[in-house]
Amino acid sequence: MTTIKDVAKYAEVSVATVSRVLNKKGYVSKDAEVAVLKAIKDLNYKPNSVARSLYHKTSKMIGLLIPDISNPFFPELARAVEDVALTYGYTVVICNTDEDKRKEQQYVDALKQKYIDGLILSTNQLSIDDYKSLHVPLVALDRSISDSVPIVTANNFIGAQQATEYLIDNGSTFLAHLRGPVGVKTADQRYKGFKEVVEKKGIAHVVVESEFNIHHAKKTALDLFERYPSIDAIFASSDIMAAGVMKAAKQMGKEVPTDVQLIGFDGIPLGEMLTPSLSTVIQPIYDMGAISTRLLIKQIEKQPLETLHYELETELNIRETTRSEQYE
Amino acid sequence: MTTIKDVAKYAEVSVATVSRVLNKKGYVSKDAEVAVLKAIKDLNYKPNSVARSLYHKTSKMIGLLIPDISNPFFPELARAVEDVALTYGYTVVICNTDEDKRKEQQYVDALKQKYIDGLILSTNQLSIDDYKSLHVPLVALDRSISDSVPIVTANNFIGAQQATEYLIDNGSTFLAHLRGPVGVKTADQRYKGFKEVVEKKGIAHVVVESEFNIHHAKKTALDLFERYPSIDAIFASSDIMAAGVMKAAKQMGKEVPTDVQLIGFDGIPLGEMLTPSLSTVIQPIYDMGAISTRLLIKQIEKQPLETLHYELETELNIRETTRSEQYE
DNA sequence: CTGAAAGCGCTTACAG
DNA sequence: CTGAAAGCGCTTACAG
Repeated sequence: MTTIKDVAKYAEVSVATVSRVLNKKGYVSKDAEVAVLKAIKDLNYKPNSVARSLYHKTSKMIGLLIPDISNPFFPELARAVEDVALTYGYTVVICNTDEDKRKEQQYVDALKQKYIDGLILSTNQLSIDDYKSLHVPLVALDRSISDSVPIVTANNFIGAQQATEYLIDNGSTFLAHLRGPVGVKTADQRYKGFKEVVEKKGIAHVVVESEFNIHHAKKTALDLFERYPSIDAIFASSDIMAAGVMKAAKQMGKEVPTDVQLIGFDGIPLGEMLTPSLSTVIQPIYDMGAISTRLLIKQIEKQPLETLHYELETELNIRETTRSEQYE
Repeated sequence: MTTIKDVAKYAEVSVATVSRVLNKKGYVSKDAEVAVLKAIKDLNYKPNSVARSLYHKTSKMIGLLIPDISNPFFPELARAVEDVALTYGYTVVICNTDEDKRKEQQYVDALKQKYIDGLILSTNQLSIDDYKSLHVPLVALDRSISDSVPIVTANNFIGAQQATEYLIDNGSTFLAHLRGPVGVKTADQRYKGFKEVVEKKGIAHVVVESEFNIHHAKKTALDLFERYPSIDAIFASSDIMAAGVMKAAKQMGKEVPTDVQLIGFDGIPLGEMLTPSLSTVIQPIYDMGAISTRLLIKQIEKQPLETLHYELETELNIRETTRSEQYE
């Protein structure tokens, strides 16, 4: 590889001068600049980032800690992070933590040793102090870490309200909510949104808890249909759960949306692939990733943040698992 | 951050000695070793990887070049790469190239400057020389780059044969194949497998080309059903295409699998989420990623490779979009 | 067995 | 405006 020394020799100047034109810093005569630029071009010189890192104690790399990239919520998020990072000249290191404390610590240590410039956290098994020990900017994505860490989420509460209202406005009178695990913030918010609407409107309802996977959701829905055959609408806390509900409905001989209306949550590509395609509350996943990354880079570059909590709006996307009596 | 100097001072030895115990290299007296180990522990010292990188011209990082992580084929692959990398102490930098030459070049340059140790290529817009200019080991994943680069693929040809045979053995007499774009190696192989079986058995068939996305597949299938209403089985070149076929079938009032049997290809999680769940040819995606990574690390660590072409077996996974007359 | 020194490729005060 | 020198944190011949 050609180094700054080679360039200096070729341009007949010192390495300091080469460095100056490289960084557009300090005085350089026109002649010297031209010679250096020519040398850089002729030798196809690219400055070595590792050497730069060592001096500056930065790396132009950011870390993305997520539970598992193969969970369909995360690819689009990761994609957004990577896109924005690339725009600003950053590279992203991806870390699947499986919500495992030990793995997370291992990553945090490794990243620290590499002078990572910042961290996006979609997982939080460690304490805030562990993250802070990195002494780099942080952003929490769809998780709350601490009041001092900027956070980006969707408005789960309002999204759930919209879905619930839609089901009721379309004539359903006995709603069920498949909620996610208690204690998971997003699941709690969606539950609250559902609850508030059915209670305010005095609509019969039942809430059951499920894990965020298709098998458990199917089982839970099967049980639900068994116990309450007259349920005529289900609001599921995720699209994957909704896919499970569809399987259960089919098995019980219930037609969606004729017998039971169904709305999911997330807006992952899966929804569109299902038949009938899934009505759902879309979270702006890409935007959430993109905004998080911009927030992180702003901090890295010492720019002021306007606010510490970005709450993005969801959008109710009506596809084929709901009836559309409103428009008939 | 505490450095090797701090450790040396604390242990009352030179930095050279600390380095020796760190790397278990060269002679160190028992006394010195004990003192250093204690210092490391007391100070919670972690050697700085950037400084090491600069000296060794390696980084303990590998690059993963893929078209787009939000394409559902890649998350599991990326997950496997990351898992294996972590085991061997490597970190992975993820690069979405969108099959765009310029972006790929941008990444290759950035990775070179970071002393990346190796590259896994699931995309190949550049010429082999561009990749070789990195002077690091390479592995091609599901793409062929050059004869000199080890390659990992699934046996698309045999997988396609198995699917086709199954459809015929289950009583279908007029098969259609939704093939992927001509020129895409995997699509070509699947097509060849299909073709060989139908021709050998003298079965009526029709082949149409589609893109690897649901909308185009649906449109193509709709058109196909229109032109050939008696088609009673479809082999789709990907699971996503198969999801499109299911939508088309529904729209045309055809029941799957009663009227039309359907088999996809890939084995992505989507298949299981569909109702009825999709029969498909499973590629061992995780294994492909894991093996690629091991191959890469073997090369990085200068170990000999047994073979340059790993072709993994596919597995026919019969779920609900096929009939099972064989067992009746 | 151990330490002083040079070097990895860069950057930036400092002196001129 | 420019170059020599020190330093980022480590590793490894070299001399002792």
